Amino acid sequence: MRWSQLFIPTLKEDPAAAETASHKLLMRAGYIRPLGSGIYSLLPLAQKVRLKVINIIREEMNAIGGQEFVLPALHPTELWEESGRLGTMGDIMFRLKDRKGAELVLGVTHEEIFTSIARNALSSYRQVPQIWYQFQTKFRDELRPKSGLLRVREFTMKDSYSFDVDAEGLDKSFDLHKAAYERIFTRAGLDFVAVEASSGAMGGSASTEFMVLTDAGEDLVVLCRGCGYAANVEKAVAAFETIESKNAHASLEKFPTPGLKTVEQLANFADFAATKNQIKTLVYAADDELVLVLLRGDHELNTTKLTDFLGAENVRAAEDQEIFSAMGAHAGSLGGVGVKTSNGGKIKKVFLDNALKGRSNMVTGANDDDFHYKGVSIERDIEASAWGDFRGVKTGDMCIKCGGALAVEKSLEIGHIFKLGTRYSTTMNAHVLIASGEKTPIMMGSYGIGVERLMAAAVERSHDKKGIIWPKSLAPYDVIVNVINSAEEEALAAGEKLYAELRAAGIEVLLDDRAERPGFKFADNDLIGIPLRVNIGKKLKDGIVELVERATGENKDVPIHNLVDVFKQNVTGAL
RNA sequence: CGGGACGUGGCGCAGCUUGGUAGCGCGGUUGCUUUGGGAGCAAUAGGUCGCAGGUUCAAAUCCUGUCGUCCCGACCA
Repeated sequence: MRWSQLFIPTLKEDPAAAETASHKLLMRAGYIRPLGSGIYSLLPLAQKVRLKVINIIREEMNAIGGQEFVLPALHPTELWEESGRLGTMGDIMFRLKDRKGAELVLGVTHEEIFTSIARNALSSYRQVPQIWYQFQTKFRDELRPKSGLLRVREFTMKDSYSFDVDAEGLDKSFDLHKAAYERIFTRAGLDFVAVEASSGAMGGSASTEFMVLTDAGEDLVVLCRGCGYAANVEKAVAAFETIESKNAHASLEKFPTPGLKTVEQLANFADFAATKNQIKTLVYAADDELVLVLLRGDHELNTTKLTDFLGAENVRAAEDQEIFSAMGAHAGSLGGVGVKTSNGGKIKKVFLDNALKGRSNMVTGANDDDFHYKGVSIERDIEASAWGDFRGVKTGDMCIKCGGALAVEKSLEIGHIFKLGTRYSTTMNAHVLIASGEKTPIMMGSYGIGVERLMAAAVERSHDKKGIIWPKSLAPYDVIVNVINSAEEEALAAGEKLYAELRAAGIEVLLDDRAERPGFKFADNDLIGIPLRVNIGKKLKDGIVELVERATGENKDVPIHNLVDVFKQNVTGAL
């Protein structure tokens, strides 16, 4: 393609609305334009990158036996009622009515639709395993679209679904996907980590997220450099030091703490109330039922862990009036001592974090404003409904596997694979017959990659002050041939000739034939991020052109007649 | 949904406090010069100041409402 004819509306200045690097650069380099909040048009360069991503994914999906479908984005609401997800996903789904008044939704994902095909067409264990996938537009009414292509309301997802007769089959399909995803992201030139994750609204037993480490991400992952342990904070577990309580048999004693509301204030107030010796008491509403969550004073609750533990749909912090009416005191003086969950109390459950196990002589609120207890012995004084892991891991915590120091880092989710089990096959009645003649629900898995998000993640990870630096496998073109002074007929003719030769050799070339000044063209060339550039300039009279690598800025002189061979090695070889 | 900021030529912004002729840079067009890191000079086109209502002799500017966009949080495959 000739640049003079390609639509690449580059911008000299950063758009006011953009914050993250990928958003700014994709805008400036003429890849995307906004249409509304979380809605973007992909311009020709972006579409070329998108197709490269899609092709890599398609090849790897086909390699594990995936079969490509295209399912509708527009769904009858009934299917979502049937699976029970209209309730859990309801707010994020775009809903509409047709002219007859029938209710429709735009798909946020396609478990229901693939399952509806599977239940009609799969009837015997002999027909599985199956791996079905598609590239389809997903619509999500996100609470807050942000960061350009990173969180949008309409985007392309590769979603695939596996159908097996038993857990072993599912494990195999899951592992095939995991390996395929690793190949996909590696081929896409991305540094990524695979982490254990929460299954959330998808349901199911296990899931792995593929994360790119970047501050532009919204997730936190816990990493152990020692042993490679990696998990989303929503799932990560850390070891905790055992604390031997001094004076373990101290008796319960109420004492005044006027005006002391926080763990820190209390710790400063008295030596025996060090944060590690306090019990933090939180009141949460789980599907509108009040529960108490008790953690060590220096620990913090991870609400996803609590939600997953409870299997609840909606978990939120209780409001001030709810707290006072249930506990008889305000936040700051709350505690679990004496809280009864039986006989009609407003608190239905008391959950204790594992880090409190065996602790005694602790300090906690007395459920009487401006009073606390000391000498609290957990097992003796607090009625536990259940113990669990509720605390959020922090940098510096100990790895449960090797004891090494854990690091918590921001990251961006580019892929997520789930073992769904029979969550959908049971509710939607998708069964096969096994050898014995009995019906068994199909074991399903679901696997997703956000295509445009992957593009944006690549930019987040690979750019400099001058612009984008695409990995070779994603770049819209392999090389730019820049005719520095396109007014010189010889130079232009040499550029045209090289352009034709390179294309004939199967190399994707962008010929910068614009009648612009050199500096302007160099800046534009750098901005759009093509990995290699050939400058046809002053040395042409000696038969020499310059080959410049975008990432490093390194350049070397090459005889123009050798160039096609050099490219066959450098470019084709690297693809 | 809570908090904050912002809507003025294609892009980035000033003007608003103190009401009266709408301005700058980039970009566009034309001409001349220039040609290895976002050129110079000259000329020129382009704006219902988000929208609606109100106050006023007069509103980009003051008031009310509304829509939109971005950021933080809640939240979220």
